[in-house]
Amino acid sequence: MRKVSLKDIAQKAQVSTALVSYVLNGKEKESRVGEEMAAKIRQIAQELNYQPNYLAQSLRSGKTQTIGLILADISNPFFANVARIVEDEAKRNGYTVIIGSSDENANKSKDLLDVLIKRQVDGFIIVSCEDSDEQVQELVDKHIPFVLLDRYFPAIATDFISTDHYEAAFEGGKHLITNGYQRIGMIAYESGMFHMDERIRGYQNALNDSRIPFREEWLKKVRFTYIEQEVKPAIDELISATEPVDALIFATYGLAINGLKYINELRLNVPDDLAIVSFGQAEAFDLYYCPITYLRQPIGLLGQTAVKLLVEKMDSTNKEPTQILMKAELVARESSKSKMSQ
Amino acid sequence: MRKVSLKDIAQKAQVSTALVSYVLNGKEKESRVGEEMAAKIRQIAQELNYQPNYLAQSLRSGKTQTIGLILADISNPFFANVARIVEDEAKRNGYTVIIGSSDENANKSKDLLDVLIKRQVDGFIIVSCEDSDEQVQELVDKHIPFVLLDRYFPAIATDFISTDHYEAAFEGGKHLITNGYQRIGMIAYESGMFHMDERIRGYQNALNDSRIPFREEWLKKVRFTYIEQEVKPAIDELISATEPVDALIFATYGLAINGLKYINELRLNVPDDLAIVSFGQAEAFDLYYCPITYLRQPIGLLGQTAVKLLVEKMDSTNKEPTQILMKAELVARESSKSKMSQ
DNA sequence: TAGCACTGCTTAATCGTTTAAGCTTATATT
DNA sequence: AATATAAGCTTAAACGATTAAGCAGTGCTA
Repeated sequence: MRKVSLKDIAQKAQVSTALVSYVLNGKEKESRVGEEMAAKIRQIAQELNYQPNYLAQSLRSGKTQTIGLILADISNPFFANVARIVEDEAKRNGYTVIIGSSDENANKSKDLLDVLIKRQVDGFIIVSCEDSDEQVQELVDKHIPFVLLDRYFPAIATDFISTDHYEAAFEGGKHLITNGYQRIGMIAYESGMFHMDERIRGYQNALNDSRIPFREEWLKKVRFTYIEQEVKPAIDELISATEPVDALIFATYGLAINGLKYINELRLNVPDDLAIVSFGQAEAFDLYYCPITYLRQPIGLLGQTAVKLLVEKMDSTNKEPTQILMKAELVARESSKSKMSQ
Repeated sequence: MRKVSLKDIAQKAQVSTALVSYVLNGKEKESRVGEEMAAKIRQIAQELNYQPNYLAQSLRSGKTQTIGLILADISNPFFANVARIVEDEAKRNGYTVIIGSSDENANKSKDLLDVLIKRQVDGFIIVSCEDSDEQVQELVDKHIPFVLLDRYFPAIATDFISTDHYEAAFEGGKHLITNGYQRIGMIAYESGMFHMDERIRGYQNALNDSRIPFREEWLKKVRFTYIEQEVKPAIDELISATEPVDALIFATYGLAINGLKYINELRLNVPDDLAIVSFGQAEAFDLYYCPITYLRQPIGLLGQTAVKLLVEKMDSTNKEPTQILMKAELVARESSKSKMSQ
């Protein structure tokens, strides 16, 4: 019960495998295959339920019709959803996706890249993590097609499609100010990643823009690896500062989850004691007793465009890198409602 | 700048590719390769940074060292975590994982299977969905190795590793009864899936076991596709019945998320107005104003064992199917706290 | 009546690895 | 001295598909 190969069809039709290949690839015209014979071959192929062998095709063509998707953290629902969208869109373009999660760890990310390069994926979509600049540069040097998603390195000229993190944070800050909050803090990751800096810069500029002097003690940075330990003291300090904050922006979903848990423990009331705006999006935000205002990144568009860009890149030996920034949408809910109306 | 192949090494060493292959596969002894030559070949391979071509190897061996993981719904955090665990464990065994989500749709599941079979994955780990019995039977018939995860078909003799859903639901029910609740409802999926029936049976038997007569109107079934529309009336009916429920078991995570949102809208107080126990696990449960009691399935063990089972199955032409049931752990929290202490 | 174009097919190389079988030499055995 | 054994290689086929090049045969033109 071996699988059916071109050879089997060829034998049954009493012709060479070449002819069969021409017919089944629709090259009968260019290759001057007789009509009758073409029909016969197609018939037999159908009867035997022939399925071409991907491996053989790939070996010959050098293309695997596979793309590698490297996520920073698959347990983050934002990325999980990116994965599903990329998968669907890739399928629509005839590609299969192999997903890997770096868990924000550059070594793991490097391993994943290596494994997938060995597996000869045709290209990558990457949500890069801290300290992965070199890996990305290596891809550029090796001329491996890839697109960065949601995070990019301004110092490296690559294709990317990202949310405008600065703009989003700015909008988040402005929103709080508009709603009457004055002492606004932010909890962000301690990270050399550009997108994180942008979020911080956006937040600071929102204050600036409204002539609220930014105070260093309003900005707390915690490490991804020690998030549970470090978020708590960060919040403690924010609410017990000389100028305690009355609103807080979480720079990521993970920070929000941890922070909100602790805020619950402290029996702080959102938004009366503390208003909240967060990046990321998830069911957890809806379920909170006071639904959380968040910055909705255009997941669908991000994912689809990433695939589109990558496919183009893989098809044509490319020109200039395409770089796209997309706007996040602020979804205003109770956690940041106007102080006036309280 | 083509990739380095065996041939390149062979040329540089002035030998045949066969010899190179023997050496690099550690078969120098059996194949009587001279020590010097072996050293020379290894040396050159290193210099050229030789990486074997997976495609060629796979084509020859018929093995791709790839496994397909088909999930029922990747946006469910339970499955997302399963994915990550399976991926890690597979890697440890030298396998790469291709993930697909069927979104609880048998057609999509069938498509995924077909695509991955064409891609010649060596085996599958499957969280099957409704009406996918035939697909599973087909795998059996085609002698494609696979392991069912978390859900199985009692009518088909397959390997599987699953939570004991009956037992878990029974425990959930008993827990509520122990804590003083008497009128316990359940919201489940309308589904022909065995695991769902088991959860329902467990719930009913918990009542029975405590001599609480089960009432049909306490059990509501909604359709996965129309979850948002159907959960609300289900809850409405449960709380306005002649014997309105004072506790509610959600049979899945998705049901809980939707249900709790609505319960919030209704301004019902958990657990005073309504106690809650749910299947599934997620950050959302921690974040709820009143942390949700849930049945923790042993994700890590489930995933690891599934991979282990599959690897064994793929290595040896197997014997009897291995079938494993694992216990879920009830994590008791505020949403089901004892009525007495309230 | 050679020359040409066209039709319909086959041959054989190629992608990169693996591996059974075979071919030289050199060494050991009787 | 004749033969067997072993050591150290090479050859070549195979996995399955693709495709450039080539070979007959037919019909047409000049």
